[in-house]
Amino acid sequence: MTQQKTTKAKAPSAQPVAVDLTAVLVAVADGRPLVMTIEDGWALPSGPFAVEHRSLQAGLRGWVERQTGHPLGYVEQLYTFADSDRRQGVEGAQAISISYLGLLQAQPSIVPLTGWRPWYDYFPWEDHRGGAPQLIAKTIAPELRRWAKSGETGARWNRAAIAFGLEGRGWNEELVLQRYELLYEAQLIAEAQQASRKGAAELGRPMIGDHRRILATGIARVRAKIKYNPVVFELMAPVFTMLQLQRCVEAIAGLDVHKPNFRRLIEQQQLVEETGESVTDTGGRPARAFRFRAAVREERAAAGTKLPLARS
Amino acid sequence: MTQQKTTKAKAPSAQPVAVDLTAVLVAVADGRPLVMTIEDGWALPSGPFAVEHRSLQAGLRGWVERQTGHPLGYVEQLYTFADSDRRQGVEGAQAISISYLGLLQAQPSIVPLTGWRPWYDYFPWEDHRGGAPQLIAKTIAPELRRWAKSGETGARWNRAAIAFGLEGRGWNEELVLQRYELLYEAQLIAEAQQASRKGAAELGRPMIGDHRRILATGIARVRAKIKYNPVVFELMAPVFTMLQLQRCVEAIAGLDVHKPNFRRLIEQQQLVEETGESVTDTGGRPARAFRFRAAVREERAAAGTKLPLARS
DNA sequence: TCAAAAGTGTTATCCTTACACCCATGT
DNA sequence: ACATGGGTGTAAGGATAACACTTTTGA
Repeated sequence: MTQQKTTKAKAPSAQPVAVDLTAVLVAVADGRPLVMTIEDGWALPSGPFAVEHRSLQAGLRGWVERQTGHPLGYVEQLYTFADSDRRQGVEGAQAISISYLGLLQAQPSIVPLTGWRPWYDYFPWEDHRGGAPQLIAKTIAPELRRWAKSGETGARWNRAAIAFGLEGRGWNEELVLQRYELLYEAQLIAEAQQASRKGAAELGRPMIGDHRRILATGIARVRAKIKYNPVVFELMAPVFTMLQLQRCVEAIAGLDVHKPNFRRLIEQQQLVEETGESVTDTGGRPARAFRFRAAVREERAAAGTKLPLARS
Repeated sequence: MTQQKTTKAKAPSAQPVAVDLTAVLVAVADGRPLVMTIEDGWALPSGPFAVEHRSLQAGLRGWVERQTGHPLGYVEQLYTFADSDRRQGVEGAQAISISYLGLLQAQPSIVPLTGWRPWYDYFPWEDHRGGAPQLIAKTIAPELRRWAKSGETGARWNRAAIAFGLEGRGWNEELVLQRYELLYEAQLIAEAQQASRKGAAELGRPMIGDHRRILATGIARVRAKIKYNPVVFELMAPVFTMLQLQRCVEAIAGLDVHKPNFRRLIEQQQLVEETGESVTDTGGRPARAFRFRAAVREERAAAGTKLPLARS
């Protein structure tokens, strides 16, 4: 960067660089969060940023809808990674990658299609429904402890304990990226290992380049958003039961939710309205059907303040 | 974007594009939020993305510290704008701009220096300390009403009312970008007007290109962050009084805060500790001096869940 | 009849908000 | 004395979390 004080024209950008777009497309089918992949699960869909894209978002949206046949409900930019941020290729060529998060509504046809894969295949330690996975206590914690002992012990172990909720600290489902980074730093993850170093390859399915890191960023973002923003509904069919909604939230958060309180939370916020019908094939008592109250999408802007304001 | 199923090598990115970095640098000096500008206040500091930057963040950090002589406390990526997202130049050349937010500690030397300017010069409608600015009722609301009447009246007026807290809706200080976009869409802002169209140029100082839009993004981000993340401290001198801290938060949020409750909020969260000294030149009773509890920076990861979890 | 899921009620607890009030210093 | 800012107490209200319990279906 150079400071420019006298001329108003911008200094010309030095070397042109290669730019591509990478998408984290998420859908939930009967309680399983899925992510769209290509290359037989080895990569996220991506491609060069081309002139014909009138805007990044529009380009992505069109592309996804052509490829999958499903409407893309919600799109937001995730992050822009530069080569050395990505810790890979030092092959001289500059490259940056702009990543997007997209949410799709559940459709019966979505599952068998091309590349939809459960995201917990890539992050098995992230699914805490039914309790923390044994993987953490059996493999991750010991490996991280060993790594911590090999340098700056205190700081390293402290980070590990916070990220993975060790030593009685609670599990924080939003720290997806921090956990991945930590495992990467400790060389416990395939992507971090030169050629085929020893063990620990059981820590999730790897992806090419930094795609798993991008996926981690996406998961973290959805998990955060779902709590203060009614984005869940972008993942639901137009009509649903409370339990279906709950299962969807649980799938995303990787946590079990308390049923009675969940219902009240949703109803009290007036996020849904009854359709009047009921659904009988639930395995128990028939459930009332709900739909999302469209008005909410705008109103919700009026959300939380969290500061102790003066007067009124 | 093209789908690639058979080869594992990435398709080469088509046309290389020009990439540059733009920074929103923020500091607060005695109750005034400042932003670093160049070109006599017409632009945010920016420059080409160059090879020598080992990473985007590191590059930015080094550059800022050389230019300003102050340490850059906190850096985060804001957004990546593409040309047509930016609604400007259709001159054939692709260009994208990666923007960053940086927070600097208040220093006595910071104000007179090169390009620090009050950010409310650019967004006069955003400062609600001491009540909503008259500008909104006198100019903005009428103009927006006129604009709404010229097409899709209901939807337009609804958006306007939400964004600016009209018709008894509360003011939401986080909607900085939405408000700017709205004024832009309604052509009430200099940047949106071809050549010199008629009136309404009083709506804040303009900037070149989409820099004011980037600044709006930055302000929105700080305002959101300040409420669930102890970033305020990145803006404070190492030792401060409670009122100074409060004034800083008020400056950023553009809102008045309730003093007794603010103190309790801070203390109860154990964000600060007493230094033991007291400050006498406050104009009233001497105030106790505080410093930020460093440990918090890590612990804070343990933040909010907001979902009704099952068991424990 | 029992399992599975749908729902309702109620309480303890915590956090937020608002109001009222006293303390210490300089002019 | 009084203005200015520093600082404490407390009670009402709402949101959350935890527990116990009833209802309705299908196998």
